[in-house]
Amino acid sequence: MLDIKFIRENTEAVEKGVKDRGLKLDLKKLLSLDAEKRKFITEVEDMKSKKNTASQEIGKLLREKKDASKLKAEMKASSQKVKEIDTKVGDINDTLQKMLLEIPNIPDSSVPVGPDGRSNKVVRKWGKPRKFNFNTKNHIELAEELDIIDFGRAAKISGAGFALYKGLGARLERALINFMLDIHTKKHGYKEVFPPFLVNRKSMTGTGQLPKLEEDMYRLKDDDLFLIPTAEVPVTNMHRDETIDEADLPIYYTAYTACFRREAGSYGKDTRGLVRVHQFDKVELVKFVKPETSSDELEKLLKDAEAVIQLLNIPYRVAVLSTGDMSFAASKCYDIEIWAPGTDAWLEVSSCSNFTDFQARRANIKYRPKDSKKAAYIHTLNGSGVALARLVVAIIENYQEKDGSITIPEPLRPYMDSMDAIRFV
RNA sequence: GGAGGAGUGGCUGAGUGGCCGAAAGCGGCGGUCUUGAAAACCGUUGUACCUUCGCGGUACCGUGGGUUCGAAUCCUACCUCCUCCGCCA
Repeated sequence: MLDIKFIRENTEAVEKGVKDRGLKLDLKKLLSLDAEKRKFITEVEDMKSKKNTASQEIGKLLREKKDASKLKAEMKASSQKVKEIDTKVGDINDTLQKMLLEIPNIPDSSVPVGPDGRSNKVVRKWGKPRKFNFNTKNHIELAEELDIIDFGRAAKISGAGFALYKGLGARLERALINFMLDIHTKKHGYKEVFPPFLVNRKSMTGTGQLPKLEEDMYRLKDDDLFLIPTAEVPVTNMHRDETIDEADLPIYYTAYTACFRREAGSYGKDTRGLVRVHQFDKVELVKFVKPETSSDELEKLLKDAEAVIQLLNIPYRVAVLSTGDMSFAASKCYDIEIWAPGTDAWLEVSSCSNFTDFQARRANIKYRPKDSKKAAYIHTLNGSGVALARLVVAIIENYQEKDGSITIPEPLRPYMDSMDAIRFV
């Protein structure tokens, strides 16, 4: 959410930001509603002030056993009028609030301007794709042959777009989760948390998934709860409606959670295999930082995510997303894409974003700067470190051998009883 | 799921219709004293909004609605927490 005051004073900058994202928005209506609201507030507060004085007067008269019925009658009428205007202000405010929740964050000036993903800019590449001296298979063939992922039974249990990991497949999943959490907690200084996977509407609104993306969420209607699409939601909302001590900043959290996405509207795309599934595991990184440090913190966050893939020795590239491709709440975002030779594609395994004060304002997360009396909004950031399903695709496909076995990357072996490969049994 | 109790400022906690944005204590900040610190003493200390920006005004005592000239205080619905019983991984 943007500050209404900021919009009032920087209307052009906001309009440009919205336009660069390829969206249309009528700020005129917003601003005229805002002006109208303030006019009514001024009016009604003046009436309230008079009312308060009169009420005290009535109290005084009654204590002196004098007649107050005339004043009472006047105040009754005034009270009615106040209620009417208050209702009007409330209605305007609701509309205003709804409009504000639909305005995206303003892109950082370093973000390339463009309508969609084609304007994204690759900022670096790491690793060299392996040269195979045999015909590579994709992860679906490999995993099914080794019987470590069972897509057929997953479909029977749940439907299309789910995976059932079995044996060393399940073990690999668990190993990766532990491996990544260990790196982030022991080497990068993140605190591990394990949050609820179901969250309420307020949390979903706080991080910006609602109100715009309700269609993309799994929702429990009876309880108005949502299955989390990412750990970003519960973890960022940990500090909703809180003022954090400046001395405690920055705060780094890492969390493993399952993630649930309906992927509505993407039917027909990547329908087979692990590339696009309704449920996947992810280790997430979330930061709460002072505003002046957030752009450096984004670079560090990105490096922390990259470290995981480097240790696993899988080629990847990093792209800075263009204005049109960035998510609603982000001011700047990097994607990490890993190379999957069997699928013959670069797969997005991490989005690292700086949300500046956009989420903090929605979720009301503040800190008190030392030299200022007023509390200020903190900046939030997050990124995957990294998403499992696609990482598993990349591991299976990059580490496949001619005989159909899969070599286990060196750093994962301590988590897998020192096994060096997944072979046929 | 059943029965009872409770939600007040950073914390503890008083307040059952006007004199309450709210006692008192603790904590924080500033000062006196001191070589320095502690103790003691004095002062100060919530947030947001409106504003003709005036040390003016409004709102906020879990949340929403209601009663009243007037609500932290009464009524009502909901949320959360605690205790006991039941059920349960």
